[in-house]
Amino acid sequence: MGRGKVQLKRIDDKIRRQVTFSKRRSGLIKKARELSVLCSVEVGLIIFSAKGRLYEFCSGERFQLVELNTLHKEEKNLVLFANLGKVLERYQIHNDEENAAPKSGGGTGKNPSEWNGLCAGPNRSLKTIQSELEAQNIENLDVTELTQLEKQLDTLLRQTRSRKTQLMMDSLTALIEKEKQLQEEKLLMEKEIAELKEQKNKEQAEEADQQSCSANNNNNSDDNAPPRQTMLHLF
Amino acid sequence: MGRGKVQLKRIDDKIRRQVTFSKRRSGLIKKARELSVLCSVEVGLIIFSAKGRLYEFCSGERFQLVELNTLHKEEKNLVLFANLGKVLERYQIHNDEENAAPKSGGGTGKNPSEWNGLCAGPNRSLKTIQSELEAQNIENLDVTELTQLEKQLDTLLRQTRSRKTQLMMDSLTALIEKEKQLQEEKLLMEKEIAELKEQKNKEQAEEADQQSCSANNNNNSDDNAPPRQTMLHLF
DNA sequence: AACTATTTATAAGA
DNA sequence: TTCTTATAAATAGTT
Repeated sequence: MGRGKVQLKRIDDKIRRQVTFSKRRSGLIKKARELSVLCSVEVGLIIFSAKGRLYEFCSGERFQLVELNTLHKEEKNLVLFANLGKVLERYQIHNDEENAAPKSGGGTGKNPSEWNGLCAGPNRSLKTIQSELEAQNIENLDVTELTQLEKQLDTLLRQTRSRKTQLMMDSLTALIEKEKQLQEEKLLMEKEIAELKEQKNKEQAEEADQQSCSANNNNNSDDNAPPRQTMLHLF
Repeated sequence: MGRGKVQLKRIDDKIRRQVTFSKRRSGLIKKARELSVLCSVEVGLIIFSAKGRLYEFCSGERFQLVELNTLHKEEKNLVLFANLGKVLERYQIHNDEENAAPKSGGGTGKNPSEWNGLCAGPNRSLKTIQSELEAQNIENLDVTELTQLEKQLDTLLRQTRSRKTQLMMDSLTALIEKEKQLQEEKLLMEKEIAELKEQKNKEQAEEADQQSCSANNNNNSDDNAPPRQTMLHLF
């Protein structure tokens, strides 16, 4: 859209590239906003310029920028994350649906009832409330109905939060487990290395013995991997 | 760009909204790709449809979707990361620059007092609310006061949640970093072991050569550490 | 899923 | 950078 047709390859001229970046960046952000507003969907857009400058658009609260105080350092890290809590939630839902209805009704029928059983709680509330919100405008509800809705929303909110915490805890647990495992593997490998080196030294010594009694100041044990201790104490 | 002008508000008609979503979504992704290619910049775009379906575009490797297999459970958690490690890096740079050249001399300086001021917020609200709750029974408040209290409580609740999420994210981030590091160390060690074994084999071969031509069926290469593959693909 | 009439985005030029 | 303008692209409404 411009005087000339566009080639889908890196613009070589630095100036032109810079200008195009500036224009298209704002265009992209504008379109992201439009999409999120027009269609009521969540959109997160992150752009890093060549020089590391950040540009972003985040609809709603599902994405956000936060400042993280790392536990093990004094400095603050500015960190971008797609509001992991919320994304986790959403992904969980996404995942459930994926699992429940695999690839265009492929299953010979793992009872949908099972699935319903598992997901009935949160899922139904979600749908109930969604349809409720879509169907009747809140404006049209009387106090009784509103009270009921409020209660439902409160319940759902609790469930959501609990689920979010659970998922994050899951991830943490998994990572901690994995770390332990890696640590163990590392230890084994260190032992193995030590053994190999010892063997090697011994053999060399024998060799030297056999051939002659020449001096053998072969100190290659200095690069023995010192079991590096990581600095994090998270828990 | 179409028959009619577009209003920047949610499209009410469900069908129209759906269609528009479909069209604009692909348009947005296309433009994201173009921007990243034409200008050689990193772009990450995430879209959740109303039904929780995910659409994304990620340039290069700075953003990605990863699957977390939790160790202690069978279920998978799909987790979205804006490739946290890399983003962290990048943000660190961003942050450094920010710190190096702070908002055109905005503050009076590094006064800790400013920082204190920032942190006073949560703390003070907490105390205010606590004393408020202790001193006067809720029963004795009128609607105006209750409204105020409600607002305060709401604020505090938000802060609390945000802080909680932040801390959990902190831990996750740190663990992910650490895991990466361990993984790297492991790789190095594997390489080292491989080298040592090779050396050893070579020497033994030479030795055998020198000593005689007797058969040497010394197959001790069966315990060649098979680079144990961990079952998690976190990255 | 295609088709167009329009609107919108933007490449090049100033 | 910003504005202007000719033109390419995207897309709203329609079929």
